[in-house]
Amino acid sequence: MATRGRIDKRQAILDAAFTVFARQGYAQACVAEVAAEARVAKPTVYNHFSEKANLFREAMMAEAAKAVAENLEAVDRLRDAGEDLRAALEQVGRRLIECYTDPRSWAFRRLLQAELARFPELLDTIQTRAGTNVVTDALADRLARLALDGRLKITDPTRAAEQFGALLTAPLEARTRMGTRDLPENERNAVAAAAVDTFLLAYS
Amino acid sequence: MATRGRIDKRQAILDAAFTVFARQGYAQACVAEVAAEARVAKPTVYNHFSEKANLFREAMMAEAAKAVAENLEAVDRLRDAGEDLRAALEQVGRRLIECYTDPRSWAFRRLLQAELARFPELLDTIQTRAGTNVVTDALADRLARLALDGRLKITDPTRAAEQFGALLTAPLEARTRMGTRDLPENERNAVAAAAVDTFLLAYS
Amino acid sequence: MATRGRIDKRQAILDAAFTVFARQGYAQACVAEVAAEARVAKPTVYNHFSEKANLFREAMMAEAAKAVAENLEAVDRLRDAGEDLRAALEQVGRRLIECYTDPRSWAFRRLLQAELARFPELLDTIQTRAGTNVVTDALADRLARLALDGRLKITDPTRAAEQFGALLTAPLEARTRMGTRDLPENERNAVAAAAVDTFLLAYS
Amino acid sequence: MATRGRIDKRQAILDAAFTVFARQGYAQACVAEVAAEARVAKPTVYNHFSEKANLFREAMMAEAAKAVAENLEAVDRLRDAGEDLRAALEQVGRRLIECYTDPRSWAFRRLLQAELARFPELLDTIQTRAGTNVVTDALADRLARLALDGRLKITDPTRAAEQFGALLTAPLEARTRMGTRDLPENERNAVAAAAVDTFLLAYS
DNA sequence: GATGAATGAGGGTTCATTCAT
DNA sequence: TATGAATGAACCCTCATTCAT
Repeated sequence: MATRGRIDKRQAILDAAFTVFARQGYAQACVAEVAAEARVAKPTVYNHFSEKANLFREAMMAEAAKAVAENLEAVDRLRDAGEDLRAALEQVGRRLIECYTDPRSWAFRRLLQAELARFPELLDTIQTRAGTNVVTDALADRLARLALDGRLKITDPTRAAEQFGALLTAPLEARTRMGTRDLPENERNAVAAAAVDTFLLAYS
Repeated sequence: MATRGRIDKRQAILDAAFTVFARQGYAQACVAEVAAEARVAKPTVYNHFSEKANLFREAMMAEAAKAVAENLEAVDRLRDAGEDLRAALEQVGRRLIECYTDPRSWAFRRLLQAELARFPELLDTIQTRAGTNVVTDALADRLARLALDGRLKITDPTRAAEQFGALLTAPLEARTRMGTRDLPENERNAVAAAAVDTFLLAYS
Repeated sequence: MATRGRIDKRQAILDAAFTVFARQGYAQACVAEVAAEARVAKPTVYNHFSEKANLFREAMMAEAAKAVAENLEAVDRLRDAGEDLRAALEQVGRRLIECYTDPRSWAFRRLLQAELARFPELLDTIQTRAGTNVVTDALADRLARLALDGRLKITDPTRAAEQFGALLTAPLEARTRMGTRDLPENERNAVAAAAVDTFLLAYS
Repeated sequence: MATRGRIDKRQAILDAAFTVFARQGYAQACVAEVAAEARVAKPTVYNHFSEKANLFREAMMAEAAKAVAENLEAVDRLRDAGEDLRAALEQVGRRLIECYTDPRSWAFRRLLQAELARFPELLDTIQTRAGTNVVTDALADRLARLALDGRLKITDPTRAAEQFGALLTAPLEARTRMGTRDLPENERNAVAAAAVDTFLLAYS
């Protein structure tokens, strides 16, 4: 149908844009390259997004939406943690690490960090107005339920979630050389296990 | 003396360079602006650093050296932890947080992350060949001594150091809106206290 | 009926075109803006006029036709000049000045002058093949009749017409700041009176 | 000397700019062509004039200064009109026509008219704050002196000057096809003679 | 016939870098 | 060594024009 081509093209441009921005950075990326990657003429990019900054914004927002959804889905698995709490936490940890170490995810955070001054709105894609991360927030909810059920000794769920996230992700920075190299699965699992270990020592 | 002026100029350019790169990012920063900030003519910048990439490298390395030194000095305070281990850890934690939340420090990490693909050498400024952070390494050393002294129950000092660092710094990301706003001292102290709390629950 | 809509649309485009060209100049005007002004899609403009240059030509020619007709009508009033020749000349003068100072008239002359090199044909809209202005020509005819009737002492009617026109219009250039501001009626009348004065001193 | 090259280049750019603008019009002219005409790289143009609009302004102002100076010099010849007033007026008329019909002069007026809306300041180059032409003003001064000396019957010198100018220049519009073709000397002289003729009939 | 979408070509402007002094 | 001036290479964006429906 008529509009289908347009929608496809818009999506193709967004995808291409994120790819190129991820590869080159915002300033170094040139719209021509995005257009080429999307198999589209340069003005078509402008017809859809009117300027480079906008293209960046929208590409970043789309990526953020995808990433956040994946993260939330992972966290949601804590909802029906079975008998084995450690196993459940480890599973969530592994999944979160998987999300976090995805190359697109590194790229997203890198770009966000790099261009935050120029695009402050982008922060809203991952951070609530209250100043906490949306994923951490969801995690805090789940941890609170587990505390209510007497399975964890937590008084400040937000803080616990914050720290769980910290233990999971912060060690990845150095181990992946800031996202520039992949981590073998066993090492990823080790990080998850270590995080859960320490978390449970402190909170159970 | 004449040489002194030269050295001063070189230093002025390096300082200006970091300032400008921090403000604009590598690609968006232009050499003319660095020169202006350093009160120097553009070719003078080239006389000293031959090209923009070099200028960036050297400015980043100088900044990294300063930052790492400060961090190491903070960690070193654990060397003669007195009776009160919690207090000592908290003091180190606070100092590390202070270093970490310094605007120049955020800027450094932002630039490093953003330009890592183009300047992989820069990673060596903060990371050992073994793939661990130099500060984490030093911290691991200190924690190992405390374990040897029976004051902490640590089997893997590197992992413990990694996690101590994680608990200290990761929560700052959200709270400072990725470094875009300052944290009041009491909140910084709360983060340090929470980190030490959890750390001691797990490791003592 | 269907055809009528088409004609109306064509006319709407022509009007819009002149308006936009007058406002922006030929090169700075963009077809999209003309289409917008005419409440029509861009390709519709091309369906009717095939290219920008054509659109300009036709818009200018339509405008010229209107303007010349008005001017000729003004001149024609000399046909039955009553007793008072001065009054008749002044009336014609005032009317010609009115035509001349109409904003669309200024715009037309401005565009014509500006784009003459690119559209030399346009000159034919106001100038005879002999190289004289069509309005001047008509005026010369009328002056010749008056001379024949012994009411004016004219040997070269073309020259007289040329000078009458000159005395009427040239002073308007400075007074209207080249057409960028309106002239109050009394000042317009003063110019007409002065022109007729001098004309009659010389030619009667 | 050092600055000489710079000055020469600036001048070369200004000259080239006027040439190109005159040939193409403001919008159609491209900076690259100006640069080429001036045998200079494009950025050099920007180093000197920072943007196209500025380049235009300065080129126009330089041209206006030259043109006005020439015109004033012509008018000044009336200062010591000898016995033969008609001859003196004709000489001035011829010289003014020469200035007026210079191709650069046509181009200047064409550009001024075309871009007046975008560059209103340019009007000040030829028009006084009082709204009269600077050349007409100077001419009015000279005519006033001749009137004082009893050689002309003028009550309003400004009006007389305006009309003298009108009689001289307005007929040239049609005769040169709006400046698109040269006028042979005898025809130019005929216009001057006709203007002076009529002027003297009216004012002496 | 009218339109939404797409494109090729081109122009203004910036910037890293190099001369020449 | 330090600098004023100059430049080649890009890049963002616009626009006349054409498809496809």
